[in-house]
Amino acid sequence: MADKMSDHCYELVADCRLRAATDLFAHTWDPVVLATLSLGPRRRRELRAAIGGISDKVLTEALHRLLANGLINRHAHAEAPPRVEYALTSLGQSLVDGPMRALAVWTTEHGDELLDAQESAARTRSTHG
Amino acid sequence: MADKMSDHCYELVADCRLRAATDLFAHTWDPVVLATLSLGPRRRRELRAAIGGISDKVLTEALHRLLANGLINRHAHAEAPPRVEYALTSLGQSLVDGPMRALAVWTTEHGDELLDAQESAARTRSTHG
DNA sequence: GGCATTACGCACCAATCGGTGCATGTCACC
DNA sequence: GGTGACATGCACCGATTGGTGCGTAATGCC
Repeated sequence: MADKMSDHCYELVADCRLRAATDLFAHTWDPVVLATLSLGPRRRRELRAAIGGISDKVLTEALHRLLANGLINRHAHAEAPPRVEYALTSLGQSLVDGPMRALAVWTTEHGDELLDAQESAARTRSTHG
Repeated sequence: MADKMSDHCYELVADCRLRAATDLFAHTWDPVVLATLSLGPRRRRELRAAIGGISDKVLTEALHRLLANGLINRHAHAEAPPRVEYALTSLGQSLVDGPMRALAVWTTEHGDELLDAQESAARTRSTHG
């Protein structure tokens, strides 16, 4: 869908490449995987453990997407128990250092505000409902 | 600074607050609506026109989510043809000024890189598949 | 009263997303 | 040759997302 969009994108919203970027965050676990990898290269198993609560299949899909976007790379060692390490590429690193850090900072600064707003909105809704 | 980033991410992964933040970008149109509203208050109709290609229902849902998250506010005028204006709250403005701008900057700086990576990944896949 | 405009709700649908469970291939080790 | 750790693949499923179309309430205007 994003493919088809891209043609009209420029017409629709001035800054539509923004959408290409936000798509990188569109999947639940992708940012979490990236954040985890920002701590250093990790193996699949380590990722699962570090993240917790992510299913095996979904992790695989997330890794594939990140690979396809050139945000991470995959290094398979020819060892006894297969060993594969994932690490951020420079592109991935730049995404983490820039936008994700900004998001992290924003969250630490405005997280409470966000939660307050969400709660008060929920309260308003239940009061009026 | 890198340490600070690591700390943030580590905490956020652990706390999942990062997900609370990325969820704000999880829906296709929410960031687009936000970006459009960053240009100034807009009415529903204007939003639809400015964005283009968004369905009526989905716009409504996006607005509801943004309202529920306290990122925008709604001002209904008691006029002849109903008139409702949506505008960014200070929280929404801070999100736009911070993370979204960072994302826009990243996109302008690394957009080509991202596209290259995507294309070469697609090529690799089709070559090997 | 009937019409047009505007905001918005609702029912129905296809596609997608994330989750669970099971199967496969590799290679050290027994 | 069988077993176990590890990285993946695949089939199946329920919930969610976005899209389409239609209905409705409010109100100025003819």
